[in-house]
Amino acid sequence: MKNKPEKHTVLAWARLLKASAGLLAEVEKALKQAGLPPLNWYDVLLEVSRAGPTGLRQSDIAREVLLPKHNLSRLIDRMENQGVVTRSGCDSDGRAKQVCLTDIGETLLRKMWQVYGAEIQIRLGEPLSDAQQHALAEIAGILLDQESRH
Amino acid sequence: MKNKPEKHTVLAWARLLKASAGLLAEVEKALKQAGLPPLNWYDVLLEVSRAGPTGLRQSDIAREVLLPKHNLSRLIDRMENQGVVTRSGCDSDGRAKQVCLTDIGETLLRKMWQVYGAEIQIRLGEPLSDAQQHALAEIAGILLDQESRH
DNA sequence: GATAGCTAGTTGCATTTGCAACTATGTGGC
DNA sequence: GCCACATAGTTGCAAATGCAACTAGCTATC
Repeated sequence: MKNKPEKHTVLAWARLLKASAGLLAEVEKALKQAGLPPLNWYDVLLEVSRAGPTGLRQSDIAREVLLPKHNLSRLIDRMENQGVVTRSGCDSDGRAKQVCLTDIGETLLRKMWQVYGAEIQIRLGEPLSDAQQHALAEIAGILLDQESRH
Repeated sequence: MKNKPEKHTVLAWARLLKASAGLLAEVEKALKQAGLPPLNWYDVLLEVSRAGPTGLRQSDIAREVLLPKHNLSRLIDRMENQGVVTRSGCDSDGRAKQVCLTDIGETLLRKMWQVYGAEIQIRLGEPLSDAQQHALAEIAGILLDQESRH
């Protein structure tokens, strides 16, 4: 168990972070140009949409989208203000809030996907072969497992 | 040329972004716990260090670290306040500022690397095989090329 | 069934980021 | 030389983020 990384490890790291930061920036730009809200709105909308009509609790969303709870709380504030989600008390747990998707939210989700999906295709689908995409998914999956292993 | 991504493309994308966001968060946490400044300080310090005693211009740094210029301007403000870099007018171009590393900055660079490098090893070096690290570097390299192709 | 501790969410305040307008210097066409 | 235009960097203001303290509801132990 070494505590200093090899050169090729550092190279992979540097490229990974820089590439994903760049991708992120480009997608944010595309969304903004289309007059749409930032990417973390999409992440939240998607989670809430997947949860179906019962919705899900803020803490669940926070865990999924890797946002600290206080931060998510205010993000949901903004989203609720725009009418894309509703926030209501949870029966089984008095502390929790259920977040549900509205029709407006569903529409927004689809609109964002039109832009977002196209970007994914351009930025990842086009430049990488299928084999490379699978390899990337596998490697990133390992890293995610590692992270969730705390 | 499709404009909708395949399922495996979306999977790779989602995992890539989530994994790198997680890695980033963990490294930031480790730096903070060690009482060190955030990661973008390291990126800047490294760039400036690589440039040698002549230093380099803010716009060059901005391009390298993917930070908008106004943002970098204020980051350099903070770093200059802490005495880790100096900012001086550039002879050949009256608009530009040369940014140079101080001794304090060099020390900080090394201290940050102690923590940062160890994190890279733990988060990327340990969980991935050498082959996977090479594959990751190659794939991320393609994405970077694509981005720089504007 | 009281109390200590944990979890869900919110809020105030400081820091950082994003955006647009601005200054000042450099560049190219005429 | 003078003009329009591009580039380097800064600044004011609004929005978002991070941090710590807080409220309120759950859980477990005695």
